[in-house]
Amino acid sequence: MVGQADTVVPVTHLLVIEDDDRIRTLLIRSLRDRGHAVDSAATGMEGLNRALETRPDLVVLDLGLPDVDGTQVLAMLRAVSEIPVIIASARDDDPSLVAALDAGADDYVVKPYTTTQLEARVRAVLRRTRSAHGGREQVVVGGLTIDVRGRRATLDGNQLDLSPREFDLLLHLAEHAGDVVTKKELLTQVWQQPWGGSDKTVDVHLSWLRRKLGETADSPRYLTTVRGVGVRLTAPDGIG
Amino acid sequence: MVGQADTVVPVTHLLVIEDDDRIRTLLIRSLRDRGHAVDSAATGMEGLNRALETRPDLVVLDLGLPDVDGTQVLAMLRAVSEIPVIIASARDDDPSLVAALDAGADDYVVKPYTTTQLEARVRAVLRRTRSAHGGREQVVVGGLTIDVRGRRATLDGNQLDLSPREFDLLLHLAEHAGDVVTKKELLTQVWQQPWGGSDKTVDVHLSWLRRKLGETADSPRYLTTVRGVGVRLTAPDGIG
DNA sequence: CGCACCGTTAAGCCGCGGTTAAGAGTCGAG
DNA sequence: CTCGACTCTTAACCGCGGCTTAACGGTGCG
Repeated sequence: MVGQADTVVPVTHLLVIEDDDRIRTLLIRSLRDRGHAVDSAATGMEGLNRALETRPDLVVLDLGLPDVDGTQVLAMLRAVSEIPVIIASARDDDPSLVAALDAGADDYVVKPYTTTQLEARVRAVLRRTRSAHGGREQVVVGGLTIDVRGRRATLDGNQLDLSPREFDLLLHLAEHAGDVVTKKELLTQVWQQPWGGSDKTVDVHLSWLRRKLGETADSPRYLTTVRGVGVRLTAPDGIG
Repeated sequence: MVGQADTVVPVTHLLVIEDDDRIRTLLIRSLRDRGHAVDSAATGMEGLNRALETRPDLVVLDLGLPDVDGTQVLAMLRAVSEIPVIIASARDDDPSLVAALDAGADDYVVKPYTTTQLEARVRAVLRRTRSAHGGREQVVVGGLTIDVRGRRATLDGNQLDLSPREFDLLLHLAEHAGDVVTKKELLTQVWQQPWGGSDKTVDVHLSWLRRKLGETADSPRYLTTVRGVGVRLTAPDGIG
């Protein structure tokens, strides 16, 4: 397996704007239980102030507020910031929903909703806004770095000049780094055709890969062949 | 054939994956009326293929597909791309919703839903992804600067004289700088016609772009072709 | 000692893609 | 309404790069 998990989410700061004490307390508790830092406000004006003061990562906004209408809070919020907003509303009609979304809301849940649903939507919105700033997808094995979408690979910082097949081959091996991969598997996964093709083709491409990776006969740095079984790609020094 | 490409607002390319003929046609029509370019698929596998081929801006995915379960389609889509997905489902229970959102869905609407609601959610998701992604006024790649709204581009300070298609092509490549872009993707994203068109057209336009960018055979400064896959635009000195 | 597996190199074929040119369609100006 | 400029598409041609196949030598294992 390759290290690819980026599910470690930094603590997020949420703001709940909701006038109903019971619902607000419930929301705060359930969101806190999920590991969020939760702030709250009971009125529109208070919520707006807190939002601009504390700059939360996301706002959960009730539409039916006593002082200012939720849509106005949303509009004012949008006028000055990009803070994502999830609308919670008792109004279950299309016009309200469309108006809210078009006013800049990121999601819209109808009361009564479950806390689990709201939590899921919070996660979804946060993931989206966060990932938009994310970097590019890479597979790294030792000094070998593969840019998947760019279809480029570097070895110790030097760009590798690989043919399409060579790239696919290297990528597949890298994605299964540490595992022995059989030629049959490579034929089906990289060559995409189980029926035709001989193992010899794989051998030839592996040879070319070796050359380009700078492998020599008696210094197997990345590619090691397991006789009778297949081939394995690993980092020179056992990097986990 | 294609006709006008006078895009004041960047036309968005949507993909609807839905097996019910009636619903699918309805969706396509209503979304087209809102100015989107809509492609469709009736099965999960077909949808997955089209999504990976044409790289739509957003996918509307039915959960109840005949061949592959919608959640699996979503998972496979997420495994290789960041394309936003709105789930449309008849299942109105929390576990389904939470599972879908945590699997990477961006929104979740329950059937029966109105087209106006879906349209609003489409707009909301697109706005969210766009504002972070490509909402830029200006795209810069090395010495190449593209003024999106003004539809003009300069290379090392010199104004480029580009045809509309050439501009759209360059813009798309620049917005995905560093990534290899397939011709199929270009045909759907730049030419706006998922079904028609030959790769040769793209080749010709790329050739013209190259000339105007001052590319010569043995000095690939910005445009590199990846044989069998597509083309990639990068700054002359490799950006990471 | 022989066989099977593997690495490497060489050779040939195939098709992708670059380029150019010509024809069709579109739009605007007069 | 007509003409002309511009742009896009389609077709034809060709070079070149990559893939495959074949041949040969080496090496480990039975």
